Amino acid sequence: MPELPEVESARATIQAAALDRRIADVDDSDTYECRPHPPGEIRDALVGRSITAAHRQGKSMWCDTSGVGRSRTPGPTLGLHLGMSGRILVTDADGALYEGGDWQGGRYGQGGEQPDRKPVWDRFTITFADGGTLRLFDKRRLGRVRLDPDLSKLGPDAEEVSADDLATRLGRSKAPVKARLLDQSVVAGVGNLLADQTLWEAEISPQRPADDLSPAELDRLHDALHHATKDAIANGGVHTGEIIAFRAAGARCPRCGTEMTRATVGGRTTWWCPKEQT
DNA sequence: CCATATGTTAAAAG
DNA sequence: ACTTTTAACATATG
Repeated sequence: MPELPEVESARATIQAAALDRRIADVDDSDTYECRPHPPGEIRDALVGRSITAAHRQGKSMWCDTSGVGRSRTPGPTLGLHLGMSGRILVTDADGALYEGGDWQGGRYGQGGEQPDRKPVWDRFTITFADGGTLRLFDKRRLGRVRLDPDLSKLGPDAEEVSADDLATRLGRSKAPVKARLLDQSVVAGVGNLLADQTLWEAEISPQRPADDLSPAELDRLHDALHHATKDAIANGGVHTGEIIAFRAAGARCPRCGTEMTRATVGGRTTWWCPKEQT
């Protein structure tokens, strides 16, 4: 479920529950999620250190790490990407579970696994000296873990981009505006659902050429992007967006009652109101 | 078996 | 050469 709001929630979880705990071991044996690092490389780089901060830009997260022992020389940054289905789970020394920035209660890894939390879906695990863990739980296995990730291609974060900057960046291409919103080098953090929600709020068709939008439309788009993002973070994820439940065959626009249209735009399944979004 | 899935990216196409 | 689109990736689920 991860778009910007979910990733921000995961980042907050790490910041709240995983900082300043000495790393005793790392399971980086999933060579697909950890590529191109060979097994053991990430472990060797992290053991003895601790996470000192958790950052995010768009859907990319990275953690700063401490020096080993008394050394003040910081370690590598640990890049984490949730891919299509990743979640960050952090446990206490007692096994108490933190996720999504909130206390979840319950236990993990003591014989009480939920059927939707099979340990085989733990693709990367840090074990702290206190016995707790930080895990990347990822059913579909498209997440990524890497040392010192290259973030230079990322555009400005969707939560922070200014109206002027967004307009300039979108307008550099005649591609459909939705394709531009999904392009992480244009603006970072927008995924398929957040794009549909934003365009519906702004009443702009996803198929409109990006360089054809009027100043008024670009302004609406910027407002909608910030509002949709902020709302999703506050409400617990992009799936809480008003239009998301109406991305379905036969559903009608909750504002005007017109039947929703479906097509592939920007390579992804797209739903919009053909009457209001022009 | 088929289609679909909230992401990224290499390869192909234009 | 640069931009845009498609396919592939690994896996689960209906």
